[in-house]
Amino acid sequence: MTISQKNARITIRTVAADAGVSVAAVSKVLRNAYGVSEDLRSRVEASIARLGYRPRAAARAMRGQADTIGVLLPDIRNPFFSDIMDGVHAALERTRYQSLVGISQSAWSIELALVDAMTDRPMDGLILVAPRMSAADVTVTALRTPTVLIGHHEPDATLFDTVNDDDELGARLVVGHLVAAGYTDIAFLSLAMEDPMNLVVTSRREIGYRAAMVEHGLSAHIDIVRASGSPRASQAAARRLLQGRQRPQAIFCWTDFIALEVLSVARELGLCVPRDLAVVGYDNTSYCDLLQNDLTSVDQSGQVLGLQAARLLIERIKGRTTAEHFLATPRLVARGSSRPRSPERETL
Amino acid sequence: MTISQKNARITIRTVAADAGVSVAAVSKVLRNAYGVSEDLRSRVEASIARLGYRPRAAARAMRGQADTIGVLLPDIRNPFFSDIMDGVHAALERTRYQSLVGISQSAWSIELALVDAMTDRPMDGLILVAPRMSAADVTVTALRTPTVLIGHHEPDATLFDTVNDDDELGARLVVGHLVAAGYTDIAFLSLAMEDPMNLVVTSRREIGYRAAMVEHGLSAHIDIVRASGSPRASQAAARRLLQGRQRPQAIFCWTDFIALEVLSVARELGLCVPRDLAVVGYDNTSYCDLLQNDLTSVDQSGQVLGLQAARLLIERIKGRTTAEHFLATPRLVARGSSRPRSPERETL
DNA sequence: CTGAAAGCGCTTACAG
DNA sequence: CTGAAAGCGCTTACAG
Repeated sequence: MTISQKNARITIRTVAADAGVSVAAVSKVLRNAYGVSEDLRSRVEASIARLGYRPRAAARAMRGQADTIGVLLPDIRNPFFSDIMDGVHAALERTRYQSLVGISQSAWSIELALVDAMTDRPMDGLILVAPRMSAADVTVTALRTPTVLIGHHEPDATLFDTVNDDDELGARLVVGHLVAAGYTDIAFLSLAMEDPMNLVVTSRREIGYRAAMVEHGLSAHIDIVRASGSPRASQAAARRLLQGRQRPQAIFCWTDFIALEVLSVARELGLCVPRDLAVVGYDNTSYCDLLQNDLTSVDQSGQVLGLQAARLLIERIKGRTTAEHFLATPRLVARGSSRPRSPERETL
Repeated sequence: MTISQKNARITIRTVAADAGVSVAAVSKVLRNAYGVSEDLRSRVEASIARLGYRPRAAARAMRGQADTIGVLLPDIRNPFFSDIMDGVHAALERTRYQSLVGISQSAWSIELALVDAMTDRPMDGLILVAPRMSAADVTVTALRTPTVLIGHHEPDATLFDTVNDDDELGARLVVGHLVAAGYTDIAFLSLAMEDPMNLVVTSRREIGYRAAMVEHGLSAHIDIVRASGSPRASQAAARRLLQGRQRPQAIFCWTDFIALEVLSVARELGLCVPRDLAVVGYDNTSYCDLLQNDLTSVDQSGQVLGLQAARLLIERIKGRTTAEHFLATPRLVARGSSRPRSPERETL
């Protein structure tokens, strides 16, 4: 950060005058364009340093380059999105791009307004994380600005890239793990989406859950409950599940964030985890490691997703027009919340 | 969101031609400036709607109005910052301003780069949350752009506004609460800051803690440990405290985020909370309510802080030049992690 | 290698 | 009430 006076705004003109060259020359030095002599370059660089000149992104944006990529996050309460941002930051570190984040608070209307606002800023490209908007709106956005979606399965999309975890496999891993640990009555606390499009999107995990249950001969135990993902809704759904006549032995939760609420409700009801109830989350966020949670989860490496998304986006900005669809392989991380059942002890 | 073709960019010119008026007229309608007839206005509005025209913020920014305020967040892992953003969003809801967030990941160098980048975008104003940068850098920033700081005590500042919680009082509340509950040996797990300036800033809570301990005749028990706030550092500090020869009865933690790590370490060491160790956090984030944490905390209402900051910033953008310094009153929220000691039971 | 000039999409005095 | 023109701070062909 360098000092500049408030009154006399320092522009490319000031620098040009100071260095005794043309405005165009300064611009070239700024952009490392060729066709500048060493002498001119060093003079200009000296002036820039002396004056503390900084190019205005807005003016550049008018000529096509905003040097900014926008990231749309549904909320920042869920720490999984921090992991994604870590990946984005890592990918952008040595580039000219800055990332600016818009937070939609999981509200469909805010999301639309935010995407429009970002498009209008403008941004060179957009990373939309788990968007709620319709396929049509995504299309409109992608037509205007290079776009990469995270957490939106649409492998046939041609207008934008997608970066996903193999959610079907993730759900299968969970069921397989729980079955191996001796649990058979496994419920799935899934996410209720506002938008019809996303029903298709999000059901990947439900598909995996169903398929795995069937394959393990547990189709009679299939039980999918959907809630909005807010703490209140998650708690209510957990209570319904746990106070019902047929309390499940295990609950597979849409996210860690929801699983933490389930753990809380279990404790409230006097249930001991995992003896009375096994709980599994999704995302393997840092909260899983805390021993008061000790939560088994599926690692879908938000960092890798964020990193890939940013890389793909830069490629798109640089001109790639064919779509890329990246699919990461999830990994189950077993912890105390799903320890194997010991039938002998159970009768004590 | 409205549809627009990729090829033919729709600008204010397109609209003017379509409506059969001048570019200036369209601009006036856009900005609700006076001096436009009803007839002209409705014609222009019809064209805007028909064409799906959206003004470019970058072009506007070049004339002074970016309609954007930047929020600098140190990290998004700590849910307290979500609360702040909720407040900012609430304040901005009915205004023309959009908020765009930069995440510094608590790194001093990233923070500087980000603030510069935001200033260059440019933004109409900046909200800096718990900045790590030096006083000099804050000054430079505030000279360039209207600025409000959250979590930076500097009541004499004239160039920018500040919004704070009364941190000294907050710490006093904690000590008072713990003493009333029967705890006397109370350690403070505080934050180690990189920058010398912030030592002054952050020590408010340490001042409050010290003063309250002295007032309660507990000066012999004063014990301040500082760690960087990362999960790893917090855990290490907690281990040192809890495995030392003189294990404290209670630990007051800089944030909930850190307190959660302390709870985890306590469990790892086989300590029962609050019987063997009381824990108190700060921020009263949503995690406190989870029964596996059941964490007593100080509510400094991030929402209120965010709301105030955004309001003050808008006033500044509109021309206020005198500084305002807002101080919120914290509130202690008692939960299970600091339940009163029962001396009789202790001997069992 | 270097620079004058046009233009990106708006807003803002200023005439009419 | 309405519009022509200058200008915000850059970049980009295009001459020289």
